[in-house]
Amino acid sequence: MSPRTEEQFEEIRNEKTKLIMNTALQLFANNGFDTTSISQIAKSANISKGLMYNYFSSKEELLEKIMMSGMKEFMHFLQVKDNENIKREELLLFINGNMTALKQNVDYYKLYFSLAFQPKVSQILHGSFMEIFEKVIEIFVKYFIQKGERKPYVKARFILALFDGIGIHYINDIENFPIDDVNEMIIEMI
Amino acid sequence: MSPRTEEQFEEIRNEKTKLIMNTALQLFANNGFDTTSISQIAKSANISKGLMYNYFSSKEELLEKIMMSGMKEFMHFLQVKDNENIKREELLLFINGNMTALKQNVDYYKLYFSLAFQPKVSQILHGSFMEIFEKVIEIFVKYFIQKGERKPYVKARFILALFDGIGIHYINDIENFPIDDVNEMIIEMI
Amino acid sequence: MSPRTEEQFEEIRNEKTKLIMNTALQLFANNGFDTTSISQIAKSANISKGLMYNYFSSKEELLEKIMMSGMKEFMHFLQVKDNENIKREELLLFINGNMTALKQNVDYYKLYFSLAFQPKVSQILHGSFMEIFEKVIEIFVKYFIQKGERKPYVKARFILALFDGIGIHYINDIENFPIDDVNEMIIEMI
Amino acid sequence: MSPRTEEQFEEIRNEKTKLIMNTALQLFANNGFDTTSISQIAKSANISKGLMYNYFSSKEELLEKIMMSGMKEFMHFLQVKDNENIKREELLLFINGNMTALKQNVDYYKLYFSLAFQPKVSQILHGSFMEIFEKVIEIFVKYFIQKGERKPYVKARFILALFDGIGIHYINDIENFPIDDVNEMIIEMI
DNA sequence: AATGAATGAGTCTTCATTCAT
DNA sequence: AATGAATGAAGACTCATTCAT
Repeated sequence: MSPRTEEQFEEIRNEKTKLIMNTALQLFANNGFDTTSISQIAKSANISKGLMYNYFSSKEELLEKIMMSGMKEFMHFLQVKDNENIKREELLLFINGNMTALKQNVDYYKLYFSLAFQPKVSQILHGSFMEIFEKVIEIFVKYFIQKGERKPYVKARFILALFDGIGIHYINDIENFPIDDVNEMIIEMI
Repeated sequence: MSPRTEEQFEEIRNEKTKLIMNTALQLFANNGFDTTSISQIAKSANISKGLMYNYFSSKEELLEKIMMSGMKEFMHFLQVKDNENIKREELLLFINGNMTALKQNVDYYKLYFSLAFQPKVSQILHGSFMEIFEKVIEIFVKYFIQKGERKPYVKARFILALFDGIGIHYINDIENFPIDDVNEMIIEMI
Repeated sequence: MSPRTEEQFEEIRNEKTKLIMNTALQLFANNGFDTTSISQIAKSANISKGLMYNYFSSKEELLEKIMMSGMKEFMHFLQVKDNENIKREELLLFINGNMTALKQNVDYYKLYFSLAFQPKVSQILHGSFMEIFEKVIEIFVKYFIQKGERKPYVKARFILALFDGIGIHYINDIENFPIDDVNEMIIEMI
Repeated sequence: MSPRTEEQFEEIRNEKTKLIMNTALQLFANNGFDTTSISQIAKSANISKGLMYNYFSSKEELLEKIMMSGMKEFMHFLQVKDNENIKREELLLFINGNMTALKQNVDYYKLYFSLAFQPKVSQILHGSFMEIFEKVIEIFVKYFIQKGERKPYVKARFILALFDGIGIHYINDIENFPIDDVNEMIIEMI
């Protein structure tokens, strides 16, 4: 019964933060951001409504934190050693990583896609989205230039659009969407 | 003195209905369904708050009507004469029609994509979406079978995912997205 | 196709007035005053909403007129020739008339009773109620004095309370309430 | 610093529940259910508009809870030990208890009577009303059978109608209605 | 005499957020 | 760190009433 050490407090905070974020992610993803109330999140996470505000200053901040955290993971797959000489394997790694992430974080992607089209909300995230997006585009463009593709920019945008299309269709029809076969098709295109 | 004729009333109703639907479409598309209030729609359309309810029984019905009306237009492009012998030109017409519609009804597509990921709301529309979706899939599958494609179902789903991906990317970046070039790429694939 | 005569207009007005009042009475009685809307009345009576306001200046006035009209009928039964020498038959006539009226105007009595306890509404009618009420009380008191009853005022109020009690119970359970038997019991008491 | 104990919370809840119910009862009774708004209740109870919904899920539930609570009290007076041999004193106790309750809970009875005739609203309560009503009828019928009364069912319904009649008249004219004398008259009849 | 489109105040209800403990 | 009672602004929706025709 000695007072908790600072590390313990820190740990509690970290765990509660994660708990709240995960609970909220699940609810946001499945019921929508606007239609999910703080009360629901609190009840679902077995904490009090007030406590959430100890960790996040607002519902919007909670959303932001969730999205940012998801993006960080996403960035992992995006490793290119030599920006001037992009290897095929690196791209494949990225694509496969992406697909795996999609399969393993369905909730996150649901949220991602639902927010991408709620303009008011997405303003918060627009900056971060764009940053990643441009980086990925750049890599693909360079790669297609290397490969001597006729319209590298068009092809890059084509591929990225395709990624999102696949994400959407997979998420809305997990049972039937032939994601692995489709994935192979993409690889053939590269 | 004498009351308006039935035709006069009907004209008023038709015009107001259109006015409300268009105003709402614009706001829903740009600000989201949940975040757009009836008050905003009313103000935007220069009518009183209550009037909407003379034309639509609820906010949800308004949404439904808007979506249905959009779908009707969409179905236009989907004309196949002989279900067993689908011609390339028919598919091209569908694809081009779609692209044209996308370019001309940006707001409608914004709304369409935003709803596809707000689970609660989309339940209303799920049935109608699915019906169209399955029809389109069927046509593409048959076409790819005719062409002797190795995995016709996979390819069909690939193409449809691609359509949506393109829709999303175009709508979020109208200025830069090379939609016509991308369109050509798709046509090559078919 | 000659223009209508004034009498014809008058007749139309009278018929529409009755139509509206009867329709409203039925709805008020069965669904309550507050929960019945002008729209419902208009639809039920097959007229336009606006027309009602040609005949009654407001929903409240409509109610008032309905109630007043009912009271007029009620007063019919209350005929005493010689105020100082009230005959038994006169009272019986009143009581029987009342019971008959109750049986034949269930809707009116439903409304009457429902309003008697909605204080805000009943303020309008309070004056008229009281007038009738006091007249009846006076008659019964005099009658019981004649009969040498020990507490004539008490007995009078007892009887009147009983009337209303019976009215209520009959109206709420028309099928089962033994109104004729109960009526006999009252007559025995007089 | 530390959160309130469970007991503290419970006490707050109990008191607020009572406060809201009492305030609402008063207003419902005097102004009618439909014509009393949540805003009025809140203002009258010195709480915020939203708070009511922390305690009751809707205006209707509030009404139900108020009525149920009143009925519980009512049932107290209805104690018969031996259902086959009902004693006169037991009935007298019931009648007197009832009269006392009437005198002491004028607002409750006002509400009771006003609801008995607002058909839409009363549907909620109809079940509970009927249950009690049938129980009371049964007891009186049995009692009158024991006493060898000629028409026990008729007499029972007569008495119950009388009760309500008295209730109504007392409540509408507390100052003048000779309730105690009338009470004696009933007792004589039994 | 008659229509029904239009208004806007008012209703019930929800919910992010605050705060005393 | 934690609770949940309390607030009040805002939302969807209703409806008596008005008014141009």
